[in-house]
Amino acid sequence: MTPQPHHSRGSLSPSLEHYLRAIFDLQENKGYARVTDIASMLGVAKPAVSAAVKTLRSNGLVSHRVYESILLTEEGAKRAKGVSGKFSILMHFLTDVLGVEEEQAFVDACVMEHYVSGNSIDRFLDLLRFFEEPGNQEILEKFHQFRRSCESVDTCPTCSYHCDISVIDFDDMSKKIKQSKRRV
Amino acid sequence: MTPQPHHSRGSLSPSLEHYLRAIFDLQENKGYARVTDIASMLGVAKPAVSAAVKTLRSNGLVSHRVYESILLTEEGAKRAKGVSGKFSILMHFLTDVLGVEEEQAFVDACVMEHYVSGNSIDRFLDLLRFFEEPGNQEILEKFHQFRRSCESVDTCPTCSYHCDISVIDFDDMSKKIKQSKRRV
DNA sequence: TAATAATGTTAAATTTATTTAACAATGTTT
DNA sequence: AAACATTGTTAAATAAATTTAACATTATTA
Repeated sequence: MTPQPHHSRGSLSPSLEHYLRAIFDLQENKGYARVTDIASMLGVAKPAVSAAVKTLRSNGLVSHRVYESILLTEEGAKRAKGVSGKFSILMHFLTDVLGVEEEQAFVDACVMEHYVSGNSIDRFLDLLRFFEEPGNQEILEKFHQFRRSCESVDTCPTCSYHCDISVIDFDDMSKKIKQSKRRV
Repeated sequence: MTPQPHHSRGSLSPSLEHYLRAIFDLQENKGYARVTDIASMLGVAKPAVSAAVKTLRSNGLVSHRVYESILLTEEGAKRAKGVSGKFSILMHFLTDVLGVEEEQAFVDACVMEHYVSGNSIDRFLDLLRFFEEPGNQEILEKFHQFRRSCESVDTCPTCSYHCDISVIDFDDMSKKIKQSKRRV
């Protein structure tokens, strides 16, 4: 009889976070989330959902009696809302600001929402808002014109970014980070 | 005697891609990459490196005789350069444009480089260049002022983005994507 | 050159996330 | 209510990426 954590303040894996948000969105849009809905939404098999829900349940983020639909707890809803908000910010940024195709933006936002820090998301939001400021829309329009003009030039289908951007030294950076951790 | 693929055009896992780039950076900066260097750079145990190198080798991306240092093949170097370029673009974007702290930017760029599509990276690069255009630096400066003014307002340490950004419907989007796949 | 230190590998175990196959529970239809 | 369809679970297997412990190889040094 090992005591189980009934709610966790710890961080979720990207995968579990994604399940959590799917449940949130289904709950918002149809009022409830069933295993099959989640499975089809995320493109995974049902047992994967069962397993994920079990873990979320043991973390106190959903309540779920077997064979019934899944409900977010207060804590679960709070977290899901956070992820959902990140997604929206990223999606708007990618499509409205950068001009990324909607489908591509969706795929990218769906992974970034789990991997990009809250700090950076805040900055993305700042930039999004900056372009919404009165008078700044024309700057965005100017960028879109610029973008269309260089698009054909620098797009590398092989993802080989041999561009003129100054290279940042990964090795150096990782050392720097380590040192700063040591200081703490 | 199953025939092994001596080089693959397929895609690498984020983890393997990260090893590949670490090897590239070490090779660039010290001329060679040893297991211990890679392990300490990435903060993993040595057997993890051995295993990763073995896989990279079977994919024809590195050449490595046991107990000797690891060399990228031509194909390996090409791929590593691509990842490294993505990293630099992201790093510049996060620090120079968004104004994210260097350490945070490093962490974020290190995951984004593997997860964000080439399409979106191209758009990040466009925006980076837009701000470098003569006359546009002052726009960036204007943004930085704007950013500093709203920073304290919208930063949510709990990552709860209950902001005024219009919510994008994940459920709808995922259906749309599925339909478009069906069309193909 | 023998002992020691550093470096690298193998083996075994663990964790997470997934799949398929089989089964159980629930809902619907005739 | 019985048959069938849908939905959900459990069990077993797999794959990727990791760890620790033990061992092998190579390099250094006393």
